[in-house]
Amino acid sequence: MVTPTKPRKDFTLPASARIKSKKVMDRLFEKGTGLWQSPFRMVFTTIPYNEEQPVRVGVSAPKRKMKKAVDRNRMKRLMREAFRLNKQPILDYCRQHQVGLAILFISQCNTLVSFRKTEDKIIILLRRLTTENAPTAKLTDDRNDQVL
RNA sequence: AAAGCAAACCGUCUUGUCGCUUCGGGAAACCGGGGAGGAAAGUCCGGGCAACAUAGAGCGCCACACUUCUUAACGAGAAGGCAGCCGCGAAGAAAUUUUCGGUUGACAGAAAGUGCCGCAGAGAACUAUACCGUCUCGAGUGAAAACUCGCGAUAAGGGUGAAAACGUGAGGUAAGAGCUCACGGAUCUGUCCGGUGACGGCAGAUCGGGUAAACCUUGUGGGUUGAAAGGCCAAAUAGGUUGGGGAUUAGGGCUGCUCGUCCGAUUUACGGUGCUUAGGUAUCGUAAGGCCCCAAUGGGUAGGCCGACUCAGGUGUUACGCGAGUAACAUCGCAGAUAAAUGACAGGAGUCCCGCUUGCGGGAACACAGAACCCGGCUUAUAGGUUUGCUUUCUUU
RNA sequence: GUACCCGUAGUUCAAUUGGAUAGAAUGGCAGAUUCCGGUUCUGUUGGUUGGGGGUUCGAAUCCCUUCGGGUGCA
Repeated sequence: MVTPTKPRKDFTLPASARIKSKKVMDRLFEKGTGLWQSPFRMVFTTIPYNEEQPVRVGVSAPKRKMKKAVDRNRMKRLMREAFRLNKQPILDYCRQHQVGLAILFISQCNTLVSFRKTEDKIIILLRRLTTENAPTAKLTDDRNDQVL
């Protein structure tokens, strides 16, 4: 009875699951770890664990690369949509390891990318996040540092 | 019917699944309604709104500049005037003027003053240093025509230039010249006429090149800063203030901590006493300060709320006005985000392109472009389509 | 959001406040020198003064508009 409701719920992406705080944003740019996959860059860092929303996400499209505001808006929407549909593995991982994560996707392309390509790249990035850079070990140290 | 020009408008639609944001309902799960543009853009102007400033006047700076009107306001708009250009004509000997249509105009003042006008040219500016010429007079040569020289007159002609001192014609003259006359142009003036007015007509006087997107003059307007303005609530930590309590050799360094060790060792006011002529100094007491703990409180950071979406609002009808627009009535509620929503996928329809079996198949595309406090304009970008008006061509009646 | 600045040969800069053909260095090309290359010398090439419009007799310069790039404040 619990399992059918849970995946349905997890396709949502409310405002509480997005990065809203300036402090988290500064921490991302100062201490965050970066991953590069063709036209996209992913930056992530650890944050205190929250049972409701373990993962917070943000998207960005720099004005230097894309001139038109229409294209920038569309690129951000595509990235957000791709994360929304494929965020289940990363959520499970965080709940399993009691980790909080803040992830920022940055588009580095200067022309529009189709949704299929965007989705593929984002999936690859999330898989690499959980396999290559397991953030569990780092997490505890960082948290202790922050507390102290 | 086609093409061109101008103006106005539209500027993909629809179904399902999964999402975002906001409003309403609900205890919750969830349900229902709304959700980018004509330019949201550029930020070129003008306002609303807010904070601060502000006796009055002048100078300076910036902006604007035919008239009247519209408007909350404008550098915007409407109507008109005048001027330039283009086209078809008309009048006249010519200069020039003019009907109609289209189009453009940053369109106050150069007759207040200053500056500038390269090269060329004799000369580039209140009164012109006369280059080639033209002409009178004088002298010389010569039979004469004419030529040479000299003193003068002359802006008609040539030449230079973007521009040469009103234009054309006639008279006049030694030759000329607004010197005079006719027509025309421009500027100024007017107890004149028409018009709200710009201006037009008429009469008189005058004839003074251009440049104010050179300085300037005149008139009008402008306080400054912009929603990241401004206002409200306010966690944790540190420090401020107030009150209470405690300690009074405080406090600090070395060390991960204790022990230990080292540095350092009493500020101010009042009162008593001792010393001192006095200033002062020593000591005691009281109070304040300094140290620790607790409580309260103001400012204020992160963060949140208001500002901020019902207003110079849209649509329709009627009335007024040539028009921009105004008024009355009816009706509608039509984005409100803030690391920033308005999306993704799948199917169908429409448009365009290609192929041929002429109604099928295939492929690609569907413009310009994304609100950020809100309005009124301007400018720029824009595939395709619709409507209206005008012009030209063809066909039919 | 707001206030402002700058666009000139391929490149780096000039152009006496409006005056005639927009100039210099470097670069490119050709020639000379050299066995060859470099250096040097000579000649030559190269401009929509970011685009469009206006004022003026005349615009790189003045004015309007537009495009691109950059800076300050917060």
